[in-house]
Amino acid sequence: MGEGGLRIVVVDDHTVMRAGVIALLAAEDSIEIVGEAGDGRAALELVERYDPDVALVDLRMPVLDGVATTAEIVARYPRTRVLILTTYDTDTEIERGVEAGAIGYLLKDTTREQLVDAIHAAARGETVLAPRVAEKLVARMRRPVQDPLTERETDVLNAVADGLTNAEIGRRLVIAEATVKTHLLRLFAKLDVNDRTRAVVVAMERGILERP
Amino acid sequence: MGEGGLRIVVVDDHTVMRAGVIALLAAEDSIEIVGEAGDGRAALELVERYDPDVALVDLRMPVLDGVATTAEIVARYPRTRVLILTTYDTDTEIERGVEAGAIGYLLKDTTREQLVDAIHAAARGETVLAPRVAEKLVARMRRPVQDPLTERETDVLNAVADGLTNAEIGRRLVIAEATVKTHLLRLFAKLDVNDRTRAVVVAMERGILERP
DNA sequence: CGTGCCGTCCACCGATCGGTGGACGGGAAG
DNA sequence: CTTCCCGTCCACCGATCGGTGGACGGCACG
Repeated sequence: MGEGGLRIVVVDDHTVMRAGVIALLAAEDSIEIVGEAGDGRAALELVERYDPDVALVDLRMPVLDGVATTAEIVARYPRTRVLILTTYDTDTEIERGVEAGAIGYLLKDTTREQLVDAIHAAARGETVLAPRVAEKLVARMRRPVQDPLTERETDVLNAVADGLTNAEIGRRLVIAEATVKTHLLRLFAKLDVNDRTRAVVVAMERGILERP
Repeated sequence: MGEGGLRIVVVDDHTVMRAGVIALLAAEDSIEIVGEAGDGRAALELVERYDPDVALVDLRMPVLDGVATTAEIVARYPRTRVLILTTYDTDTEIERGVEAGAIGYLLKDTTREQLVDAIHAAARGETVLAPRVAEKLVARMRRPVQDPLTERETDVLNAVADGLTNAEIGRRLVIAEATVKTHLLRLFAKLDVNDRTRAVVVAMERGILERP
């Protein structure tokens, strides 16, 4: 196996998706699929066993999600390049994937040719981004840096999203109501809003809070 | 073509997904794929031309989304059964799909066997739901009926999500602040919450407000 | 060893919100 | 035609929130 061809593994929890990738790459002599997995843990075993050139991984997966899987692969098997292939093109997903160390980020509407090219580029160590993804990344760079919330501010914000009053939040976090208000005012400033409701909405848009 | 076998069309905007479905069904003699489309409009033309037994359609698509496409097919080509095959399993998506007249709702982690069985069942006119989907539908039925918000209440709620104060909402909708409060109190009751922030979060969960 | 940031706390005030109770016209449904 | 619901409006009150200004210990980084 592997005389000249690229060796890759496919990681996606959707049966149909894995079949799709495999079908698209079947005709491609230069690429050999050496394994497939339906979750992150299984993916790590595959990478351990086969030492592939490229791992194609989805973001949303059970057991171990794509971001964690990517981080693990990058840390433990640096020879294997991780190429994310997913449906999600929100700022947060992209940011997390790239931060975790993926060398590329593709969307599932990629054509066969683009997919093949991307895998080759990734194997050579080149960064490959879907146009829509590149656009978002640039837009994000251009925006003034948004300073992240502290852990405590996030706690307070979560409680706010649960509909608690400041006094109730104080009881939940075992701090004084005055402290709750301090955290709130600081996170309002960071999110550039001036009331709790907008804060929750903006935080969801930015992926700071779980999106319902 | 079509001597005994089921004739189906595949509608999905993701190249990889279409390839996956086709690959999974290729080995199946009883099913013949007579066409594929990447958006709703193209799908309608396919159905018009080939009069398939089953249309496998994704929900999120450009040009004409899955719900609209489903509704069109059901209304104009009642012989063709629509089977939704998608990644999304939120209450709202499911509800919309089923309301639009789909005979089944599958998730993309379906195995080959399940997919084949579902297509046959759909062609016979039987309803087929992925277990996770069925579960959600039942849970929804069991829940006390959630009475829908009136148009005005939705307007107010949208403004609240934008972070406006009651007075500002009044100006935007050209009504008195007192009226705004009336609408708010009524929608609080409907959503079973007691503050504006929670109302926004719950409304997003239920798909009443756009999810960020 | 200071400087800065984080998390904590406090007091105080005006603005806003949640909640009650009532009222009225209009349209749809019975 | 009457009843119900929607949308509109009003007054009033206590609770909550937004906002200011300050304070202090702890820890990290230079």
